[in-house]
Amino acid sequence: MIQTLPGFRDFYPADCAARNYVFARWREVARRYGFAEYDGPILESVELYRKKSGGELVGQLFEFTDRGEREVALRPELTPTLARMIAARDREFKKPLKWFSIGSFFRQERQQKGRLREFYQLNCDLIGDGSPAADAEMIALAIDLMRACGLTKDDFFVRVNDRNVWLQFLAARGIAAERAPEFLQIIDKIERERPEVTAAKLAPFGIEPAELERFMAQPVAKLGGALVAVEADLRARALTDYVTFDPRIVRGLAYYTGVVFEVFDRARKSRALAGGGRYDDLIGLLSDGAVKHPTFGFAVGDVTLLDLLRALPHTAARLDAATKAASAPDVYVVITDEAFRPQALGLVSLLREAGRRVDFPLTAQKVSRQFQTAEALGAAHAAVVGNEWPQVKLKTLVTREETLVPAADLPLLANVTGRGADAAGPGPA
RNA sequence: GUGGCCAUAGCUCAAUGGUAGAGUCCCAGAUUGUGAUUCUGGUUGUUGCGGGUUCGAGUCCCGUUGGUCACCCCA
Repeated sequence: MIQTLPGFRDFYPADCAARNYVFARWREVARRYGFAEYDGPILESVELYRKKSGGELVGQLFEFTDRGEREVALRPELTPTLARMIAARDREFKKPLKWFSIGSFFRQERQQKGRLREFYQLNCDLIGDGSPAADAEMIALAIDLMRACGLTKDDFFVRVNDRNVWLQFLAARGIAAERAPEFLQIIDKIERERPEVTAAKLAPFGIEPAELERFMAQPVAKLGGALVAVEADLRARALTDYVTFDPRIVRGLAYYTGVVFEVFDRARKSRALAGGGRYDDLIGLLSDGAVKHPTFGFAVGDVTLLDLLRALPHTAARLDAATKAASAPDVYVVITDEAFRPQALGLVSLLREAGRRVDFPLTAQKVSRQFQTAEALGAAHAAVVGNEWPQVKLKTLVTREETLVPAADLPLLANVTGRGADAAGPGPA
């Protein structure tokens, strides 16, 4: 049997339902924040990704030459596509723009916990506003995305920093701005690296580890940058329980220019659940200077998030319920006597026309088996069609209550649905 | 890209180098108009794939594919 390619997944119905549950929460919250959905092509010219820093990213592309001799690649991220779209039709859109997208992305690297070769991401970008208010709006959005999946402040938290904090730190010590990227790499790795290695890397900068520790231990007011304003904003939204200001968060990439953040699970069992930050120069860079907009963007991945939702009992229960409800019929039509199959089919059609989810046995089956099937499918009701026709026995499977109703009335009964408010899914925690 | 561990029925797992098994699931019946439990019977495998050692390999060796975890990297 041919297996799936490494790092790629089959989505069986239960997996698809779980994925759709997360996507539905993402869409719902993004729209609540006034974001509009967009998308781009999955296949792009390799050139689009070479423009941006290159290096590791280009090395991990799924790339090939198409029949038109074009060098193409499956998209590893969305930002370059977004930048092109903005640059191409910039004047059409009133700023600031709030755009989001949900789609799959591809990176050819060894898979490990929380990281596959094909994965889904929600990308949210706020384009054309460089204020701390925009930073805070995006962080608040990230928090609400997590909360909508049932996660609480005991399950996750957001670590926030402003890269400018470090630029000021370096400037105050007379260190040239050109050396900032190298320095930020050291900070980025500080949690994973042995202290003596970090100390050795800091030596060329003339910075003692103790000095660094003292600096990072300062309160937000002393750290400076946009952090004070961001904190005040989040406080007004009553979100500070979710946020930790932490200078160690700088994000690996070179293009971030201001506030950055990462979302982690409290137990710290997994890699970041989401991450992003301000990149005020990138759209200009990618559009060859044609368009310049201060922008704040972040992404949430499906792999790590679903791992966490499945690992925590209270979110796993929600996910499970949503997964079951996704395909559960409102009514399972039980046919006790094949002589009434035509009537049963008529009833099935009427119920479906009324918008109900309806299933029934395609071939003759024992009644006990039909009820088992109804149960297994998670049906809310069974409608028993037999010699009481033109009446049917409507049974609520959970309570086992039965009532005799005229078949013609069945599609009109508003309560013949097991889903209730499911269409919108569970609300925020 | 580097390294560790793993791969046996649909699923979870057994099997001193010596006849491939159990539980579960599924199917049928006990029960010809009602879901649970119980009981009875039944289906299910090129032991991931390819070589090698051996009288004999699920088991030992080599390779390979996939899974998993860590490193690298993290858009």
